[in-house]
Amino acid sequence: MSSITEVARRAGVSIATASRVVAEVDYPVSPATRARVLEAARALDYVPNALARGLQKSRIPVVGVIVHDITDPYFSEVVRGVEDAAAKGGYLVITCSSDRDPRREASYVRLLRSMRASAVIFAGSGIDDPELTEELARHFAGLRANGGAVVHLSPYADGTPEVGVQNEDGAAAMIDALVQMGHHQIAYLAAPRQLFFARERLAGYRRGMKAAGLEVDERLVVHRGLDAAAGVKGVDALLDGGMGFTALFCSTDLVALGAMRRLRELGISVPGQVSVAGFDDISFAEMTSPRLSTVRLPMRELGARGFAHAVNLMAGKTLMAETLPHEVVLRDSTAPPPHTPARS
Amino acid sequence: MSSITEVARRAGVSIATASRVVAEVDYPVSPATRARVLEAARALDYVPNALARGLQKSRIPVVGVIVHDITDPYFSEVVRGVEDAAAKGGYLVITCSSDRDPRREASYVRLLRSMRASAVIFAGSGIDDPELTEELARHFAGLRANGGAVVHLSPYADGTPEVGVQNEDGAAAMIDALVQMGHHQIAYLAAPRQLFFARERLAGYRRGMKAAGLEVDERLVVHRGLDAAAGVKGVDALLDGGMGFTALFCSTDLVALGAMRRLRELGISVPGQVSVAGFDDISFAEMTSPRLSTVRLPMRELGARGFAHAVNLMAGKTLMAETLPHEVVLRDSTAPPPHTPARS
DNA sequence: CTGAAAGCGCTTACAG
DNA sequence: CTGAAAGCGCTTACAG
Repeated sequence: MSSITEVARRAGVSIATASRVVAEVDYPVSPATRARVLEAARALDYVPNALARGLQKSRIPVVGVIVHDITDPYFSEVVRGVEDAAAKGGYLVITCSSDRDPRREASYVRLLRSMRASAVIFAGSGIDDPELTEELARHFAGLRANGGAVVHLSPYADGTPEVGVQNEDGAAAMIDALVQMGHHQIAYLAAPRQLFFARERLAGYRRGMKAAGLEVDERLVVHRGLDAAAGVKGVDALLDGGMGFTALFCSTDLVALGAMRRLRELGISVPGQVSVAGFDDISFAEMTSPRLSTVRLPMRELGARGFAHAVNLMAGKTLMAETLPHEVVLRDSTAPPPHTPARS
Repeated sequence: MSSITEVARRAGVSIATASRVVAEVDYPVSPATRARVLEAARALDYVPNALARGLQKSRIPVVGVIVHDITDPYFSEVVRGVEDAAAKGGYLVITCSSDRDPRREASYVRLLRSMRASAVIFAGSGIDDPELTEELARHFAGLRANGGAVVHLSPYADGTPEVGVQNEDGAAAMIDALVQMGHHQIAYLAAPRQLFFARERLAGYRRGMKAAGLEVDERLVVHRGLDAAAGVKGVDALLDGGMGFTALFCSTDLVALGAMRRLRELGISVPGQVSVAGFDDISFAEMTSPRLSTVRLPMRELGARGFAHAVNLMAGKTLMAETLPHEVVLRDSTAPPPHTPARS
């Protein structure tokens, strides 16, 4: 692999001059010299060494994205948003699936720091873990010391995200939509309490119920995980509880898919007996039968805005936090309640 | 951000010695010295500069994965497989969604080369594009010149994948399963011909039909894209064609989901009137209603094996190509055919 | 417009 | 076991 030294030699110029043309810096070089350098670079199949360049700049055009799991559609959409925005600026993106494990997360961020990544974007929700929070704070300081940026797309231990979504408002809005349809007994499949975004969505559920003058029956709020399996377990727990409910609002679409599947297995019709709603609007939400009603979040845009925010931060700008809008999407999994509520 | 120079000074040793302990190289350092260096590193929150290290080694512990689209479950699963295997070795993974655009793909590979990535893994199928093939060949040479590895997980222009899956056998096996159920009129929703893996799956369909003594009616083979929308369009095309068919085999699960959705819209029952089968076994295949029958591919393992292969290649080993097995998974979307075939 | 040279932060023969 | 020094491939004041 040829270096700039060889390009310079072949073009008959100094490496300083060669560097100035191949690096496309804004520095005067005569057209003839430029052409000679370009020709030499082409002939030698010269590809600049980004490590050497990064060593100089103490930063490499790479951004890391910390996600829960890249196979979760919410995160793959966000990553795609980051990727497309990043590609336009010549940045590459590193995906880190932490499985919400504090140790994995810390280890990834450390690796990203060692690579002198330009930015690290936290796509997933923060975890309420003091030790992790403290270690991350150190890494953030280090990253920033090199001119790097740190951006959160979800609430976290130390504060509000730089670019966020309307978790609470979205949840409240869906409850409102359900109430408008005539539902009063609305169960909620909540996510683990340690996750900050889960707290917001739960708060939205409560706020929506309160706004409708409805009392929250705590037995109708069950906390489980965030995947389809959690939806299955959640439905079972709710049914075991023996409480009647005509609608089931789930923390995420994935949970809702699991819940729908379980209800179907049990012979409970959706939305005939129970309406089901999700959150996120992943692409599969409209491929199910019935198609899932949900709260749409602009996931791709979230990623793109997150990257843009990071770039602005690196440029030294002071920025306000921004929040992207939600949209309640009513499809076929929700309908007015039947006369007799579902029972176990 | 402190460098090894500061660590060395604080520990009262040379940078050579400091380097030897923090880099964990196999080189004798007295226990006392080692402890002093480690303590200094800790106190200074020292994080080694991977760029400087990579500049020396002409390679950085990062592997790039070229995918069609990270939001496609097939690819996110493969990437996750790579990620987990890579994390164990201290490697980071860069995701590149090329949308199967030769220009994007070439541009990503060039960036990866400029970063001196240790390996690039092509998760998606090769594209039959001579210009791209030629440019890639140059990049591969460059990558290898630095001791890097190139691994394909799908057939490509220049040959068979280093780690592959049974596209043809899997397709033939599903046809066999369908034939066993009693189907004779089996339509195939094929993928674009430029994609090498698509050719293999189509060949499997033909081989399966032939093995069953069935003639392939070319009007029952329609070529469309690879997403859910292609499934919708494919069903319409087949129905417009007016040919009867009792089973519909699709190039991928995503296509099958779209096809099932369209059939449902048209009031055609699955599997009552038409059986539908997919390929891949993405996690959503069992969340649909009816649950999708499909040919399971070990996607995560494919990613993991791909990474392992790359590591072995970097270690200078000569390796044989390996093929991972498929498994026909029969769920609820397939059943014996009705007496009257579906008609438009 | 062009170039010589220092320096980014490491690793690794080489000498002791 | 320890260290001085060269070198990886660039960028960028600085001088001309």
